[in-house]
Amino acid sequence: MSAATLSPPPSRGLLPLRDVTAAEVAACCAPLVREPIAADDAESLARVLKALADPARLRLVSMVAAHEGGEACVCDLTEPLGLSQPTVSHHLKVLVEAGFLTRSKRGTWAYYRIVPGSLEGVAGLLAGV
Amino acid sequence: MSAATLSPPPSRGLLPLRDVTAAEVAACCAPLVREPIAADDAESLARVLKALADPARLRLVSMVAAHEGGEACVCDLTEPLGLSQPTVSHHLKVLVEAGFLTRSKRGTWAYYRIVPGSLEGVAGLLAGV
DNA sequence: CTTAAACATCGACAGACGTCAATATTCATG
DNA sequence: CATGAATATTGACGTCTGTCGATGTTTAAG
Repeated sequence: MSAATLSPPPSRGLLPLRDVTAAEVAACCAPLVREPIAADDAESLARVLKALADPARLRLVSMVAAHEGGEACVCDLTEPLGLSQPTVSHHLKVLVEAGFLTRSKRGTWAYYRIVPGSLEGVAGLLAGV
Repeated sequence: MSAATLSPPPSRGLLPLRDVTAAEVAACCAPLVREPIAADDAESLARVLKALADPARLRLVSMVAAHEGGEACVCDLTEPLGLSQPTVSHHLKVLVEAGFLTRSKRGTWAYYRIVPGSLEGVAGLLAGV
């Protein structure tokens, strides 16, 4: 593909072609209760919150964070969660794309870790810093 | 139905027949990242987060909180939100049932207010107190 | 009692979401 | 290269969700 015709300078890191991550959304706007949040910011924050607003994904975040070494592979999570392997992989992907987890592959295993500060960032937005 | 065979003492105010509110869920469990969250707690927290994880509802919470006097009626919210009156009423109901807003009717108007501490409570759960 | 205003509820519909089985991909090992 | 293991992707299915128009409910004012 041509590098010249594609890739216009993405506006500024906010609202690029990719979805906004948990870290980015945390440094975007005034606290929720001070002034009405902008429609665009509401959309971004909602997308990030949606990634967390699922029982399976909350448990995954918690299990990864609480796992020894601060990381866990899919094989560690499937059985205690009680969901199929494809479903667990799907949820992990959602959490990675939202910016809450990172994925690093070593051998055949994929290890997931919490992105430091991602939960705190979203929490700070809700609580009004 | 027999009262003896059915209705064992409901565990303790958590997971009653009604859904758990934002205030209740904040005093339920250890921080998300210390130990794996229980399945029931994950379900409750997800329900509360789901109520916030929508652009229109985030804007409603923000608009109500930022409105003069800390309260707003449906008529204040419909036009700036750009959604129909039934849709706004629906979203407000979701937020009330989740424990983020209260509703008080005066005359023909219904005034909505933020439940103090509700946002902070959920935020505290995410950030690990 | 009628009317009008503010809000809630209902019914319907399109789109998003969570889940799984089946299959594809990637990688270490023999 | 062939095999097996760990994970990702695909396709399908039922359910949930956001939205609206139409209608119901409640209250204040003539």
